[in-house]
Amino acid sequence: MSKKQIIIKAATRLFSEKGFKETSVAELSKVTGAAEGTIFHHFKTKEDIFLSILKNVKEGIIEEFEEYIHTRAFDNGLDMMEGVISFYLYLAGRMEEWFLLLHRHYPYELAMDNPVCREYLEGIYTCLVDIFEEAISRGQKDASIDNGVPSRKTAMIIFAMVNGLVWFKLHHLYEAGALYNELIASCHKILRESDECKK
Amino acid sequence: MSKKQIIIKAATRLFSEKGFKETSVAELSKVTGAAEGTIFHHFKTKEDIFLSILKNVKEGIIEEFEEYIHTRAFDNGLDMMEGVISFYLYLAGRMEEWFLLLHRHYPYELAMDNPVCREYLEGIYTCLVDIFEEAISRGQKDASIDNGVPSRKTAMIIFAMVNGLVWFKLHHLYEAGALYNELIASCHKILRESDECKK
DNA sequence: AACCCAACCGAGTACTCACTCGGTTTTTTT
DNA sequence: AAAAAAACCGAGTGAGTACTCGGTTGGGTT
Repeated sequence: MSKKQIIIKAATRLFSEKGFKETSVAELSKVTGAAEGTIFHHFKTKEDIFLSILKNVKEGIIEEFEEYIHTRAFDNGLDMMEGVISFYLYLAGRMEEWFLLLHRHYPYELAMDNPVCREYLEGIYTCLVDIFEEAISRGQKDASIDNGVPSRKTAMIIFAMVNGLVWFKLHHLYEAGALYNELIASCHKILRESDECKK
Repeated sequence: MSKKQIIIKAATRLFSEKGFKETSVAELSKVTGAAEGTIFHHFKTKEDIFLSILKNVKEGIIEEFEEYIHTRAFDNGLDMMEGVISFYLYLAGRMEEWFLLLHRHYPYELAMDNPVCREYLEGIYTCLVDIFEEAISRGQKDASIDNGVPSRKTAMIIFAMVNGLVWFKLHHLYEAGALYNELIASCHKILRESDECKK
């Protein structure tokens, strides 16, 4: 592994665990064994390190989801929604660093006056909500999901719900896993036909 | 207003808008007109300022909710749930500073080795989830909410959903207000009888 | 009028910060 | 093997950082 990759890897861990501002270049130098001069040889500024990491996070999340969706065969749209929610929770556990980074304030503050950062963040969230919406649309075609629900807005609501649970987990308030069954049940209720009994 | 209160007020704004670490005592001194010596006369450390603010936030949120609940007369438990959700969104807009503070990482990191901070945070979330749960319990007694849903866990799910939407709003990703109708509709679906048609 | 004490001041302190620069080592190219 | 380029080093810099300390002010009590 090249020194640049070592720096990226260590910075990913430190930025997500301690925060961007709370991590000094001196510490980064210490844990990587790279001199400060070396760090600034590979990256123009400390902010530049962060943007490299965010790029990795964006590409990593999108890649993971695309692989998951194209590998798994879903019975129908509702099944896909359940799978996608499960995978989001699973990924938030396996790649905790990525999600810790995304649940900090720094990226969103940087995004306010850095178009590259904003593009990465929007890329991540647009992709995720798109996937949730696609599951709903598929479900509406194959009749596993109520045609009455607005697909985009409902996708956002469900994403907010899942993401909110991940937030609780990352902040050590509740264990998201303990609510998994209720989460899936709630999701089913939101998406099912409201008047299916009339048939 | 005493100088101490001026400091608290300015620090609340700065800590929520810029962050704790990103706000220097020098800046706080500048915007309040108080000398740095004065700030450290009233507060032992910078962290001490933050704890004073968090105390205010906790007491403020709990007070606001208690007043709302005891003032409004709800038709039934489901109506109460709708009211509480609306009030949470309303308060997150009116007292944006409080919620920005609570949606940063700093409080939760401080809570890891500061029992006072942890107590404040737990106090806030316990109180809020308690209120959500109480609405569900009331609804299950007056038959406006399905008896089959587990009250505590469902309260957490709905709270995660609402809080997740507030998070999106605070991070300038989506406007929570635009999803208000879908939020209430989804909540109704989660709480209503799942087999009402069989009656 | 003498005293008191909390409120207030701001220059000073020891330290950390991101970043630079001149030079050395290692790798690649010719 | 010589030359060019890239990777790497670490002491140094100047601008912050939280916090201290010796001293001044001003309203209230005796």
